[in-house]
Amino acid sequence: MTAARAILGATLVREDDHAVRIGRIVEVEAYGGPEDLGSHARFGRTARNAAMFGPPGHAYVYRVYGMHDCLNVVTGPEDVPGAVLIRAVAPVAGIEAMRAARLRATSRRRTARTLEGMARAAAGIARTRDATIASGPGRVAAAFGVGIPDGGLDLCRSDGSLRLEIAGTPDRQRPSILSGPRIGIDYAGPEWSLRPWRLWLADEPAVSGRRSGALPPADRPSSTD
DNA sequence: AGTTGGATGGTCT
DNA sequence: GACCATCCAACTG
Repeated sequence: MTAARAILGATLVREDDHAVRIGRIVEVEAYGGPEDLGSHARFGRTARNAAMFGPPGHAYVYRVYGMHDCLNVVTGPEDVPGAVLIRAVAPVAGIEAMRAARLRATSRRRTARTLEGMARAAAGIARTRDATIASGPGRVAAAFGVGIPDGGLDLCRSDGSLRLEIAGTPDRQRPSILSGPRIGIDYAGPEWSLRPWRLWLADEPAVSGRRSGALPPADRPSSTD
């Protein structure tokens, strides 16, 4: 949770030959080790989640529902699995590159392989407001061109194409943080699915999911870092 | 504003 | 063989 609070408000950058995409991370979820029944680490180390057991600050990228990739930042020390899922990003620069990347990702779906399907996909992306172009974990990865091959990348390298910049925002300038249950892990049972390990910044239109019933996160650091 | 169903494939028991 | 850390469009009210 400490790591999640540090990553919330941080800057995500994708820089390549064509463009620079910059966004502010406005929503995250914390995932723990084998004890956390909502975490991919609940089965121990597997081929998919190996990056979660790696060094902190590196990327863990997985695919859900067969089509959406999701970007996580590994948090624990080596061999201690933990990750923070980046659920939403507010665009700061490179919005057109984000739209183009969203469209690229969408057009890979089978429904978009007909002319009509493709046209619908393009219209949908075009209609999306700037603020919500990366609202949701699948959209974050799509907008920043993140895929499975990016898994294991060191996000803290200042010369990396994909990087995380946790610039020190003075505390008194930090906007208020709210928290609530993590999304989409009901299978883990109430003990784990109801823990308020989803954090977001107040008054950010890019935040996905429910905002009602939100509370400031507990001050006391919990067992999961 | 809220609900529903389809797309889609890797991962784990 | 069942289950997903999702998204989108097309419906209902």
